Amino acid sequence: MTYAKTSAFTAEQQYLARVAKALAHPARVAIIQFLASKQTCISGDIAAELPLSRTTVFQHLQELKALDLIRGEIDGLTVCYCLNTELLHQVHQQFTAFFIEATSGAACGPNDACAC
Amino acid sequence: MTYAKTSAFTAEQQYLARVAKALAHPARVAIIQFLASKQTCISGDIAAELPLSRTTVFQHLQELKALDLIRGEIDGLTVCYCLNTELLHQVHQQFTAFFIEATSGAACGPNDACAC
DNA sequence: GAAGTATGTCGCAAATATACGACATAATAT
DNA sequence: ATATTATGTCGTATATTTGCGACATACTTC
Repeated sequence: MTYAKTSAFTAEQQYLARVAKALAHPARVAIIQFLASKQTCISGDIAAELPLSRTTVFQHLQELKALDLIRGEIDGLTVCYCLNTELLHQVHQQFTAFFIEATSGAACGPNDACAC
Repeated sequence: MTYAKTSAFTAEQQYLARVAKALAHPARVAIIQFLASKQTCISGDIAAELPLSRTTVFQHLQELKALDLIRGEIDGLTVCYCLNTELLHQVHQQFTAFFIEATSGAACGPNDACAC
């Protein structure tokens, strides 16, 4: 058995993993759902909704912003955090393509050596 | 501003985050795609496809198995790793519901105080 | 049973993520 | 100007993830 190691990870695999990582914490999932339910938000309000300190929530917001999944604009004393719905839609399509690829592929069948 | 902190994270938020974490590494994305392209697989072969050691690949496989996204059965000298297509399909639906919630929700519009 | 081959486990090192208090900055209002 | 309120940054402690070498186990074959 030769060790080919021909392929590193593709850009698609890396991007999908990056987005998945952004969703890999319940606080960030909750933040996105919270933003989806509001129009104008400020970081402090979000922290009030979560069992986390304001600093930690801010950190999670930064992670989502780093991927451009959400956007924030300083507006005087408050900041408007909004969802980037266009990007979220694109990401949704990428996830769908991945899951379709994963689920449509033939699993082990009765004709195979194994039977899982 | 009162600190309500009424809601912790829901079970749905936690499960979504857990699955997202499972996909939050390009190696695990690649493993799922690789399994989707084959019927019968052994851990050694998977390691040969990735720029990682066999031990590390095994570790990633264990993480995917912990969530039951993949299954493995010892069959003599080799192990058959297979995708759990039913669960992957369910997970796909959950992700879709999340993304639809996130994208259909109204973003900041021209009538709002902010303009992002 | 000894050799070969393949998967599974352990322990450790390095990197990253998580969480938060304390402090900095900026704008408004009095 | 200064008090208030709100967001942003820093440093740090802890936990988790990632990666791998070395060793253990199990089955086949000779």
